Amino acid sequence: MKIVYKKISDTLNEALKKEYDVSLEQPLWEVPPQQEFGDFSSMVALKLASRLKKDPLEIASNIKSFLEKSLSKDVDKIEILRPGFINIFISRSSLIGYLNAVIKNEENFFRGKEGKKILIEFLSANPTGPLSIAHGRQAIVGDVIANILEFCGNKISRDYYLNDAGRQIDLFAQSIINVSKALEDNKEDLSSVIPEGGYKGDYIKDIAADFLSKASKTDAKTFGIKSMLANIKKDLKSLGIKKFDRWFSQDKLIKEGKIKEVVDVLKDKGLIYEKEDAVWFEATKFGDDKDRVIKKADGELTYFASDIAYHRKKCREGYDMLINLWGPDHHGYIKRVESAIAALGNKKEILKIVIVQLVTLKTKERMSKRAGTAILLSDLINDIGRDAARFYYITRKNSSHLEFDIDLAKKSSFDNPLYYIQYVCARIESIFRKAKISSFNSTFSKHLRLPEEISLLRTLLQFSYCLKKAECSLEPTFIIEFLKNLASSFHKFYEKIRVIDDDKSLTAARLNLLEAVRVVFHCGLGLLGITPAKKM
RNA sequence: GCGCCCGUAGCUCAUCCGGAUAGAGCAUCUGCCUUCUAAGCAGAGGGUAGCAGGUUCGAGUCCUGCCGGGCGCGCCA
Repeated sequence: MKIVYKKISDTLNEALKKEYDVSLEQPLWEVPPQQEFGDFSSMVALKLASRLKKDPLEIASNIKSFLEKSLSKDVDKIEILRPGFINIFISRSSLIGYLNAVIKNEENFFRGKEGKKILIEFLSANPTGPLSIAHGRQAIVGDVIANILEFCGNKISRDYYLNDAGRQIDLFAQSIINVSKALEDNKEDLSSVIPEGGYKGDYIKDIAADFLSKASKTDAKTFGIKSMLANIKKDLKSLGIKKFDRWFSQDKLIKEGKIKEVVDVLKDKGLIYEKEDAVWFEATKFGDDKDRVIKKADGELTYFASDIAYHRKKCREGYDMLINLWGPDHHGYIKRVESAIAALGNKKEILKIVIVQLVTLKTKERMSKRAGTAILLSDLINDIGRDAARFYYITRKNSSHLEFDIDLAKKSSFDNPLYYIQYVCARIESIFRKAKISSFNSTFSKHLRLPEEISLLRTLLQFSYCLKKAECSLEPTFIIEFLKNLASSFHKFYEKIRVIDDDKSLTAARLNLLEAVRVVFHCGLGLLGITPAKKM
């Protein structure tokens, strides 16, 4: 059975093609704000009206008659409202057909078949310190976006770009060396030995002590990175992040000569020049604001140079889309990378950069990794737990600031909307236990007819639209918005209607409905990486 | 100075690449547990969407200017 949104939008597209020989980019329809406007509402007539300079009502009625013919089995009525809305009401029998399909196929009912090959690079925190709560947002948003795209039928690879070369790493290594020497000499004041701009957190002392005890097997740099990575991986595990498919080493990229290679490619294209003893890339030719240095006057390559090589490699691996998650401090860097991609002969559009906005604490204290004052991600997880942390991180859109009130999250987790959602799962499981249900029989679904029942059914089927929206916008928070909405619909149903009734077939019908609700919650929470509650 | 993000109820935020009466939660107030979990439901109060213009059938949403807040602007990574 075709997913609901797919059928509607295909038919709409067909109508437009036949009647007006146009195809509009999405969205062709939306879920209206209120159910009295139907299940789907299309504004194509309004949009076409200004383009074709025709009366929107006339266009609407043309499309309406086409839809009525093509969707006659699925639709109760199609209504045209004021300026030119076309409102589509799915028939009860069709809704029940979808319900039975959900029970039969479970979450596969909602699974997509997009079939794109997508690389998503996210988090990529420098291995010079433990993860902070700001990193947590990058990690969770990236993880959930990957889950959603995967569920929509795409092939996803997850990259972690490892900055294991350059000045920051050298400073990190030097900090370890100096502290370990000081430890050996039994110096009291360790912070005085840290080099200018070096790393000061307590973890440096731990690594240094560890380094001393296993001395001389390897150098401080390798040892430090290895220790930090183990630490990062531990945090990721406790956050429930699936493994990255690749840890892409910048150092290896340099040592394999990939940077020299890409510079030569750009040189052949005549996009490289020398000025003031440095080597420059003509980024301005591809839309950047200034040309950019790729080799400094001291002969060292810049970070950007490695990044060009990294993106070249990604482009050559045959992906349909490259997604990068960056912090807001990188927004100025977007044009730079885009220009490099274009210069290498790729389409700029292949790269989608998602800027994940700041995480700020309610306290005014500034977070800084180098000073060691950042609130650690591991502390947060210990305080509020994995599920609450994951949920909190995606309650805002990517582009919105997230204000993290740790005290509130700690003490009043009962106020968290997560529990409103989890409560649905717990209530359903409780009813299933009481009803001693072992299987579902779809022949009973036809007994559903009360407004609360049908309303709940309508809402849960909109999950397919929610998934589409989250996929197109790369905004995981839409899943939460939807689940909150569905939870509200469920709780209303629960208050009004007793599932376990004297009428056996009515009970069976309502259990079917609950099973579909359960499938949607398990699917949605699964994408968010949150475990549904059995009891509360 | 230039660039990006933000300004919506007392607080935290929604409002879907311009749509229908701007909605939730928290807080305040009023009802609802002998029946599947009251971490819930029903209801009330609370709004000049920072300000001023513009674009059109229609603007919280797009454009311009101003005010206020945050962040970024290296031959750092």
